[in-house]
Order: sequence, then structure tokens, then C-alpha cells
Amino acid sequence: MLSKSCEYALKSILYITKHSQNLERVGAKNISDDLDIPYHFAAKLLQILAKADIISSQKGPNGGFYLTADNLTHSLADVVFAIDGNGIFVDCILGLKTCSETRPCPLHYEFIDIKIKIAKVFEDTTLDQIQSKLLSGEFYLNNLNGSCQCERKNK
Amino acid sequence: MLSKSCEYALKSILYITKHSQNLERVGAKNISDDLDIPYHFAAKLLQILAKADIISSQKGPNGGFYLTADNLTHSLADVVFAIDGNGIFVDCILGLKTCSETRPCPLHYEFIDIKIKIAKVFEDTTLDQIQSKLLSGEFYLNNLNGSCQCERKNK
DNA sequence: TTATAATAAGATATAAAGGTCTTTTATTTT
DNA sequence: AAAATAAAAGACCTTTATATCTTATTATAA
Repeated sequence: MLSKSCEYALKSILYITKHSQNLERVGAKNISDDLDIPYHFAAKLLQILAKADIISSQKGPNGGFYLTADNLTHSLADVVFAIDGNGIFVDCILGLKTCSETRPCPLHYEFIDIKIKIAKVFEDTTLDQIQSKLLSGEFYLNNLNGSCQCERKNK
Repeated sequence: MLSKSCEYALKSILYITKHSQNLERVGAKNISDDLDIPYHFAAKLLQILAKADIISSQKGPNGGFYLTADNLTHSLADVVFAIDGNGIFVDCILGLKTCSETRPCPLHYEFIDIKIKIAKVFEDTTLDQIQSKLLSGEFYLNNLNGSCQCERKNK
């Protein structure tokens, strides 16, 4: 559905949203540790998001990533678009480039609805709107450790 | 959304459904040519579908792939399952293994609905039900040739 | 008994994912 | 103000997974 990169990017920005109020900064290390994302992979994705002005960053001691009031107005659709592009919102389910109203694939009409729904979920989820929900603790961003963690690497 | 393998497999079985009535046989060559699928890739996928009893095959001259009355009762969900597994129907959008009702990710409830809808489309599309629709010619399984075919290989 | 077409195993290419190292910039600390 | 340090930015490399190609085998109809 989404690339690993995009899953990581979404989890990361949700993590920042939860852990950074009032321009507090969160380090890439914290993000990668808490969400089980390879450190340099997370760093790269955060760079892309920062360049796209979706998140803000600060170098140096006590630096890290944070969200300005403007950043908080972004939706998760902006993140998906920055990492994976708009494929999930528009591409033909059978991968046909010329699939359209005038030349529909056999699943075209059914998947128009689904793709609109998917787009709606991501577009409707803006960071400022979801922040309080995240803080309430009723949602989780990481897997359980221990028993269920089938293949945990020691590094 | 789906793997390339799965896109190819779905297009192939829809092609067979359209071009094989009364146990007529369709060659892997025809399928691969008409749908722009690498020949041996198509052949491998068709093997998997044949082994899973989703399609039928016949070796030798005038051999090929075809659909029995029993094959025609299958849905596209069976094809997706045989090639990609059930991930698209059940996996967490953020890739969390432990995401569930009791430990939901921030997008869990929104995507439950979407995944059910996706499953429903594939499950509801059975080959016998879609066959007449395919024969009517209102749906397309391949891209247009020529102008739009950005990077056509000569082989 | 020959040509045809599916079956099968395995090799190669390409893309995605993950890792190493260096550079830059900002903040401390002295 | 200068030096030390922390953390992001960036270039590049390795590994793994997916996609594609090569070659050989087996079954069957003519």
C-alpha cells in the first residue's frame, strides 16, 4: 500500500506531533529508537520532510526536529505526497497508465471510490487536529517489545 | 498498492476470462504480448495460478490456459491472495504488526473501513459475473500503443 | 516422432531498504 | 571569543527483495 519509507515518515511525523509541543525539539535518535526505524533511514526521511517545509529542524546541541504553527497545519497527505508521490491516490489498481473514464479497466469505477476515501483520510488528518488525540494515549505508534517481536536485531 | 506480480496476474486472469469461453485455450505468449507482460514473468504467474487451481492449463500443441466452470466461480480476491497474500486486506497502514483494536495506530479505525471496501471489491468480482462485462468491450486491459507508450522496449 | 506449449530451476538486472562515513551548523563551555 | 561538542545534512556504499531473463525439461496433439 505505502512504501516502507512512507510508513516510517508518517510514524515519525506523528511521533514529533505527539512529543513536540511549543517548538520543543525531538532528535532523530529518539524517533528511530522508539519507532524501530533504522537511524540513518529516519534521518534521510526527516531531511526530505524538512526540505519540503513539512517539519522544521535545528542543528547543534539540543537541536532536533519540531513543528511550527505553520507546520501543524499540514496533513498526512502532504507527507505521503512528499515521500511516495500521489500514486496511491490516483494510480490504476492494475497499473494501467492509460486507464481513465474514457478507457476504464474492469476495476476502475470501484477503485475510484476507494482512492477518494484513502485520499480523504490522509487529507483530513492534519497535525494540529490529531495532536490532542495522540497526547491522550489511546493510539500507539510502535510495536510491543518482547514476546511478539519475532526477529529483534541487537544493534 | 499491489505488487507488479499481482497486477500482472489479475490482468492475465481477466484476459483469459475474456478470451476463453467454452474451455478455449489462451497461450502465455498471447497474454504476455497483448498485456505487455514479460513472457517468462507471465508464465511463472500463470503456473502459480494453475497450481492453486484458480486456472487450468494444458500442455502441448494448441495447449494453453483456460477456465473450467469451477475456475469461473473464483473471485479476484483468490488471485490477490495467491500472489500477494492477504496483506492488502489486513495489514496496518503504518506497518505496525501489533496494531489492532486493543492497540490501534492513529489511522486504525479509518483504514478498517477502507480495507473492508477493498476486500469487498475483489471478493465480489467473480470471473463468471464479470465475463459478460469484459466481452462487451467497455473495459480495457492494456495501455494504448504509440504516443502514450513512453518507454517501449524493442523485444 | 516432431513441433508446440506449459513447467521448472536458476541466473541476472534493477530497485528498495538499510548502513557507513564525512561535512556543516549551531550551541555550549571555557 | 575560541574550542569543544551535539545534532542535522549530505554523499556514497552494501544488502536484500523484486522483477526480468536464460536455459532446460516434460507433456501432448497432430
